[in-house]
Amino acid sequence: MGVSVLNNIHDVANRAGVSTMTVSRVLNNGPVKKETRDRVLSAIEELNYVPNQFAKSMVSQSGARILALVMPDIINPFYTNVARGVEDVANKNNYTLIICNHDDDPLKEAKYFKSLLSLKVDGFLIIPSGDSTKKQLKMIEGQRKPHIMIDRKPQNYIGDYVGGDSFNGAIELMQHIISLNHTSIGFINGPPSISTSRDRFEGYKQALQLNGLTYSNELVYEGESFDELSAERALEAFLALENRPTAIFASNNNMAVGFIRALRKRNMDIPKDFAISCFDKLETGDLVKPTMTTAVQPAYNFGTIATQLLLERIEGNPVEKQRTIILRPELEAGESTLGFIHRS
Amino acid sequence: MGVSVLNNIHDVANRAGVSTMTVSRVLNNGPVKKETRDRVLSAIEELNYVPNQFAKSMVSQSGARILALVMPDIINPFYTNVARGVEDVANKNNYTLIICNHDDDPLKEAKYFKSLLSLKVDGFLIIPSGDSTKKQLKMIEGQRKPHIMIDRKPQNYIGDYVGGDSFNGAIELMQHIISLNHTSIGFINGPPSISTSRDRFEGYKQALQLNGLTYSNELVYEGESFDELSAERALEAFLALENRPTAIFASNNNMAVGFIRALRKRNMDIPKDFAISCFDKLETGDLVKPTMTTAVQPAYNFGTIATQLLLERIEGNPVEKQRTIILRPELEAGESTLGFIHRS
DNA sequence: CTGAAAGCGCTAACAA
DNA sequence: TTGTTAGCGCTTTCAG
Repeated sequence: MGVSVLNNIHDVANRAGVSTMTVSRVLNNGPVKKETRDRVLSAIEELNYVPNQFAKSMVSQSGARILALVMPDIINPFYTNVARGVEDVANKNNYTLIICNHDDDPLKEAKYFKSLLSLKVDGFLIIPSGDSTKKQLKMIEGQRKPHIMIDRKPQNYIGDYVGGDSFNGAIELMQHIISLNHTSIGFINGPPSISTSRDRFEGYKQALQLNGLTYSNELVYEGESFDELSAERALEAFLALENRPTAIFASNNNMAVGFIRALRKRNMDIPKDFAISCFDKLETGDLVKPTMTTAVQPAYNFGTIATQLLLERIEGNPVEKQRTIILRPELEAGESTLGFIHRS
Repeated sequence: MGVSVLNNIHDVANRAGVSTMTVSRVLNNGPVKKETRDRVLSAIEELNYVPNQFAKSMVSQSGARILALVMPDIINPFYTNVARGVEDVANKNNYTLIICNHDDDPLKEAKYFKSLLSLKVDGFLIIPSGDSTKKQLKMIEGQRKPHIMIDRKPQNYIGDYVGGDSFNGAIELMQHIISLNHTSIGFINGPPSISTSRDRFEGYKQALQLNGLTYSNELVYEGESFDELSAERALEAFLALENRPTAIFASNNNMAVGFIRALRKRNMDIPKDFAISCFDKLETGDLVKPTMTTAVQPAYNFGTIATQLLLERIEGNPVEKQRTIILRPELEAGESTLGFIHRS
């Protein structure tokens, strides 16, 4: 049964009594006499031979069909869905996927870029840690490696991008809240170095203006990252105000969850004490009580579309210089903003 | 600035006026005169040179420091947490992680095994699709590739394994339900080709016996997979019974979610119509109403521990023939099983 | 249809 | 401290 350990094309050639070239041809469906091919196939079988993809790609100067997805954190269901979209399209096209979590840490991100470049991946899908990623991208661009940004877009980035319409999504969410007669709306945001933070903030301000509401600095809390802790701090800040906001717009799902958990600790109620809404679905959000008013982004499609665009570049099809795909979020009204407040 | 595209060790050597070996030594912290080293370093910088990891690992017969995680579906938060545990330990040890979703499809799994073998990954972490994975493992074993099973364990599998105590976890969950005076308990299970299904089923039966309750076939629904659809079918089956169960033990989180969603469609209530409990946390489960009674497994630790064990094998430390780590789940009682039923 | 020689980018082993 | 040679596993190119 010859289950030996490391077999190479030579071993197969020897066993089949042919040259390595003939084996190579069998492997790549080249022209080989049926009889010879069968002999080679048997040898492959008997030796448990698996060709070395890298030796192949090295000599043929082709990629090893590996894609890299560098993103904040696979735990967040929003990113998980992006990842699944990427994987599905990658797999369908016979690419393998490497997933890296940078946790919004630019250093970790940079380290990954470097080792992925060393691994000669065929292309990069990136949810960047922030604007500083632009500098790190030079590494990738210097190697002429196809790449695409997802969800977030570093300032002045030029290149392919797939993301959501944070500006208009924020406005819609705000319009919904305002239509319920809230006039004092707190905004819990991520760091301004991330494009989605900036865009949602602009949407927030724009919505206030459109509705003749005055903007107040103390109603905006800027977290150090898109996390639960920031949301808890935001709550503390809001509770310390003379005039608390009656409704909250949280910049993402994590922050909304953090806010709710912080409220619970204080035995406070949604939407009585605070109405709340956010970007991006909670996992099994329909089972959460109260259900959350959300700007739902098509995360899975972010992944599939981005991967398709990336593959077009990798496969060298002539495509425009840069492509930007913006998908609109969908407003899902939930119980977390239910009920009216009557203007006094 | 010489941002040319593909630079190799030769280009660097030429630019620095040294041989490729000197460059190689600089790259690997070998003995090089400081002055020479600096020249090489400059050349590397100027040429934007990134060494080719595969060429290196090919010639030095060492791995490229890549781990493969083959698992059912990254969308399920249980597996997501496993994946995150794996990634963290991999990263800490300078390994890169390839993630593949097999969706409980043995064919997809086999295809992945093959291409990962071709990619010469250093080791495999596997949440197998079922018992049939044992056959496919031969491929991996034939290449003497280190590997470890997580969560599930194919029948008669011999080798490293990290998982939960499904049998005792099921008993604990059942004891909890029975202590609330439920005597008719429905069990929604996954396919028997998966070890966790079998173990939980055994626990279910054992708990009945321990409490003098009779086992009834019609109270057990065996899904084709651990999914929501199966749970909905289970509900239909239970509703058709003359004597419905009053409590449900769902074999995993997906199924519990599916069951709840199916109940909601029918305007039925938890725990009034059915008390329910399951294995594995729901994401943001604390926000779900009613909160779910759960046998919580330390998914993240499954990942970290398995990866540590795998790395020991890869790095060739002498370890025992096989190691099995069983982590006990923790019972978290929730509102989904709240309230007593008085025996009539 | 099949094979021999050369070389992808890199490092082991040796030599100087 | 540095360089030379050979070769990892494979495919390209060219020859038969």
